[in-house]
Amino acid sequence: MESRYNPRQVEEKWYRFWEENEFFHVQPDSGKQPYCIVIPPPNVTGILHMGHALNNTIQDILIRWKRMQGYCTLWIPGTDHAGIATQNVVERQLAKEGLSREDLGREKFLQRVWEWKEKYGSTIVNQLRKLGASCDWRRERFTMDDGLSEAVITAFIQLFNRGLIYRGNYIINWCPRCKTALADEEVEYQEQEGFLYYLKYPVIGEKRKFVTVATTRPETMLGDVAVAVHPDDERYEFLKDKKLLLPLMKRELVIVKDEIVDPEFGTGAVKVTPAHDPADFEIALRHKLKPVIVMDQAGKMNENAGKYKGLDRFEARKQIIKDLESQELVEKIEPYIHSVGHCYRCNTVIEPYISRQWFVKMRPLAKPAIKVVKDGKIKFYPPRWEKVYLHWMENIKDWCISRQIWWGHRIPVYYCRNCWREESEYDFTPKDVNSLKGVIVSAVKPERCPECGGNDFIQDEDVLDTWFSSWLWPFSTMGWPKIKKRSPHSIKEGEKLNDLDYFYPTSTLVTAQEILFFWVARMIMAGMEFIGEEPFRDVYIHGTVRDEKGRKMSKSLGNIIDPLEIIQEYGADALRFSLISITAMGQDVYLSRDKFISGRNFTNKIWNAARFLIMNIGELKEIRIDRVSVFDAWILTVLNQLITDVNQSLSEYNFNESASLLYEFFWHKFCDWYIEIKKKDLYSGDELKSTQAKIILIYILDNILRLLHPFMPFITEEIWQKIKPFLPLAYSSLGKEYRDFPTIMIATWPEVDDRIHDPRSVELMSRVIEIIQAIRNIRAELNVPPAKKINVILAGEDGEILDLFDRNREYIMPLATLDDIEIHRQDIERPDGSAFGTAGRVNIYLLLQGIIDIQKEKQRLRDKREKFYQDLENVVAKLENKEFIAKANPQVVAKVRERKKELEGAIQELNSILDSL
RNA sequence: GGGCGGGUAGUUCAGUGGGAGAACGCCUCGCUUACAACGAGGAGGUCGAAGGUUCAAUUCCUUCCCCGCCCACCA
Repeated sequence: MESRYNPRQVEEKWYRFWEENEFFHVQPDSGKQPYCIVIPPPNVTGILHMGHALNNTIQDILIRWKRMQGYCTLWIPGTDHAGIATQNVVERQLAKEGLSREDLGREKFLQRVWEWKEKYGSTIVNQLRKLGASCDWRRERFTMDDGLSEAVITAFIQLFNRGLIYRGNYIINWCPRCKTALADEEVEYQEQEGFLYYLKYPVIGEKRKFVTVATTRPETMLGDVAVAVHPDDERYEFLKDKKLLLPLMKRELVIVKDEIVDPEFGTGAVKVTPAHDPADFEIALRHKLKPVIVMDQAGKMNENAGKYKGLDRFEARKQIIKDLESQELVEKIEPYIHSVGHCYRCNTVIEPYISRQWFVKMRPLAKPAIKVVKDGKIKFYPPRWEKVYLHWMENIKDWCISRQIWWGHRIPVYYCRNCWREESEYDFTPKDVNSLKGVIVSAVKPERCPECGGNDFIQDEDVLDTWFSSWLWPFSTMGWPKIKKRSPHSIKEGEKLNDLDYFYPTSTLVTAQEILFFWVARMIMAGMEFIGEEPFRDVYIHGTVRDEKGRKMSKSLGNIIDPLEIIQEYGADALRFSLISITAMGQDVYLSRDKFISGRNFTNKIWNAARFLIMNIGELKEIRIDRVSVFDAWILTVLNQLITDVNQSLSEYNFNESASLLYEFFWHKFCDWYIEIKKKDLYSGDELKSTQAKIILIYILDNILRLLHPFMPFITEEIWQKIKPFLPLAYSSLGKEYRDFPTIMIATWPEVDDRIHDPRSVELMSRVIEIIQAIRNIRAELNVPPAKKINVILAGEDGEILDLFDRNREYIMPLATLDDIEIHRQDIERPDGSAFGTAGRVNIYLLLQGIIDIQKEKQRLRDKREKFYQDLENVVAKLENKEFIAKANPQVVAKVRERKKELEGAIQELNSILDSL
């Protein structure tokens, strides 16, 4: 074995071994308890970033832990077709060839997207393999697979039949670049510096009278149809029966009174642009105003914009202000910070826009989804997310599900060419599609129109929002709708369970806070609606991975730390362990490259400890171990405690705590103390002693490897396979049953052994450690060469610990580089030439006569102290100098004060060392 | 405007009604046959500020100040 762990050599090997032997694959097993996680499907366009790495490490830890505990454990992987994102990627590719999707046409374009998917779509799942994710790849799904597409269509039709789907002209969020509608959640608001423009609208029939309105988007004035004021606003009483003139367009505007207007804001008068502002749209509905659409789908001004037709919206803004200024109709322009909506896929400024879209009525779906959380059937970790969830659910708005793109599930609605008439674009009443003539909702193209008997149909051009397939993920991946979940009592004894019967509801959902509304909330609604049961029991929401400055990692900021690079450099185990160590429940993770060093160092430590044991193990003979030393009892008891604590923290999703427990035990108990103590036996030449030592060392190593395996799957497997041949013998020597497994990943999870439970040994050992550390401390402070063996006298009333030292002197002496220990069961007078220290109720005398020159050492320390005194005097003088205090930079003064404290501390310390000599 | 999270060592962060911790960095000593990616020792913090509850507060309560996030019809 090499002295350094080399992850590259082992990771690929073991992953292939696991996957080829199908250790990840399971079928429902009624003899076991199920444990199931569905992966938050990454976008097919995705490449593994730290957020994925964290998310999937957490899932893999849970899965591997439960699998070893004996659950029938299933982790379903897959990818999301990510409608807009994927379409954008392929469109960019086409653009390089000078083509647009329109050039290709719908069919050819979709073919191109599928080709892209076949070629690049498995990038991210292969990267998950590198991370060590133990997904059941035989069940890998894609949201546009046949089965999942069927689920989407079925869900749409079911909602339609329940009257929960409607079509309507409504104001929605429009991305002028993607040329599609977006759901409210798909808009990202960013604070931006802009201007608030105060525009003067002349009052008709009055000379030199104006109403001033404020707006951040002057170009929308072209679509103004009214000005609204608060009903109680007396300032505008004079406008009764008056109208305003819309400048530039010479259109008459009515005055409407509406409660929504805040008299405090701006001038208290609001221009009303129903076609381009959601609030104005609502006002228009209330007052029966007809909207004027002044932009096209690309965000350019249209024919309703008069002479501004063809201008981009931002160009138009400049031009309009210029024109208004020349007519002296701009009262003022103030700098203004406001939040502007951006497309979450391409970051273009969103335009509120009236268009015909499909919607889902959400209130009826939200109701059971609220109840199931309130009833405690779904628990959030950390719990604060429950409030966030409920607040959103209780104020839920209808979901715009249609998208004007091509890549996705096409809406299963057909229009009869013969009898269907498109409703007016100014008809704003939501349409129950059943009431529309010639509109047919159907999974397949209908044969005949039920209205007129026609047989010529066109399908709706739109596709469904990506999340309309994602929200079905927990059960569509299990075969719904072909497979149905049956109620437990309808299943006959011995009858085969299907995946839904067995694995649904899944156990834990592990996800990021960003998609709580997008995905988590909607999955709960879908689960209740389509299966009648919650989709998961626990929701663990981890934090966002950010850079060291707290910014999100993004390509444009160039602050990405690539997990694959970290894997290449330090190994997947180091990446996983480091990530998990710094992830406190639900807290954001601030990451920098050096965070991974501690994980890498830990893998190396594990490697070398194992290397040491394997090198020393030689041949092992079976013996009967029925008596163990206090040290053995200590490590076995601490191991018991570790098992309990790791189970506890994992079941509470305190992953960082589990990680630090394991780290602490392995490094600072097992390596620092237990192995060091056992070296005596290993090197003793006494076969019984060395065999017993080997057996317990191997046994502990086996246990810790199993406990570490969920966190660090690769290195634990590599080492475990090397020690595996010795395990049957080690187990039987300890009187334990050993079960053989081909891989550690399905080996049994360690259990607490009640036969070995000796809290007394733990108490004693902590005092032993304390005394040894005190000895080392004195040695270091007095400059005793680390390799120089010395004698120590321990004296005092603590008979118990003194006995322990007495009996185990040969184990303890190497730990402190001692030549001999002399024990006195009562205190003694301090011998000449000794240094003094205490630990608990034990006095420690280090016999340094002849080792160091005590007088000389004393003199050295006194000299040192003298120097400090002089420095201190100078510092104090400086601080008492009023001129200095008055003139000097406060930072300098603070530094001098700090130095004073430092010196005082150092002097005090030297005094205490001198006292002990 | 409403809500949430955070402010603890030089840095990044755990944690707790009674003893202040880890990693990385720093200082001293040591390449002692598992590991220098190591070992031994050490320095370093009025736990954001002010009040209150308590025998006891970094921890619980109130107010305030900074940082971050989410939600909202910020015209």
